[in-house]
Amino acid sequence: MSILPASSSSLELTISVPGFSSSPSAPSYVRDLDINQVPSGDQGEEEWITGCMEDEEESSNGGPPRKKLRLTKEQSRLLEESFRQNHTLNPKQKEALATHLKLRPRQVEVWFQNRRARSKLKQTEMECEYLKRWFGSLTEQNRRLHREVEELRAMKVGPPTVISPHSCEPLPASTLSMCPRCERVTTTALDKGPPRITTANSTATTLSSKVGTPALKSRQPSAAC
DNA sequence: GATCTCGTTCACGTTACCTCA
DNA sequence: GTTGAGGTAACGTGAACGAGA
Repeated sequence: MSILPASSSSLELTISVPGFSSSPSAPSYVRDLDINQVPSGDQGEEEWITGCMEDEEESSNGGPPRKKLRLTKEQSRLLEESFRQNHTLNPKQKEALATHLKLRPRQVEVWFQNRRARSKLKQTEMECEYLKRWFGSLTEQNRRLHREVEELRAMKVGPPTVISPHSCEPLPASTLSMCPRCERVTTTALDKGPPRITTANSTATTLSSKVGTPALKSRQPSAAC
């Protein structure tokens, strides 16, 4: 089960930055930007923790504790937008995005790494939830079938022979299933196992619509009715 | 062509900081 | 004011990969 696009890194992400054109040789001044500087804009100043680059540089070798940056809403929005287009960034894209957001490329890289991790975590949680529901559905189905077996045994009828409404031929019992809604034996094939959750190359937003309740319902045996 | 080294990027797990109830 | 939980930026580490010697 693949979560991320197989060759997402090969895709090109175009971010239009007014007055900036990403060249193969990234500008060196990008690395000199203060990660805690207040971004130029009319919002988000309170979301930045005051600090300086020296603190962060020293924190990597046992210096003062690292300061934590809080991304502005606009930065988060643009990062999310980029993430929707591509889950990974090539160096050029990273540089351009970092310049546009007034962040360091390393910060953009870390954000994408964490975002991928969150996406995967959410995906795993949804899969877990779905499998739980699937297990419950199978348990209920199994219970009904056992009940039917008991009822048939109580009726002391012979081996279950059902005439197909289509061919008027006797059907083997192995092809029979029970509709959980109307509790009637149908000729629809039983569930052959947990359905695959096809969520590759999709964000957490789109996942919910794919694995959510409607998709689950569509896989219920009741569709045989 | 095979091997080694180096740099880069990634996933994964963890830590540290911040916010909020 | 204190505290614990949750969110998340940042870090450490090992694996994979490609480029160059």
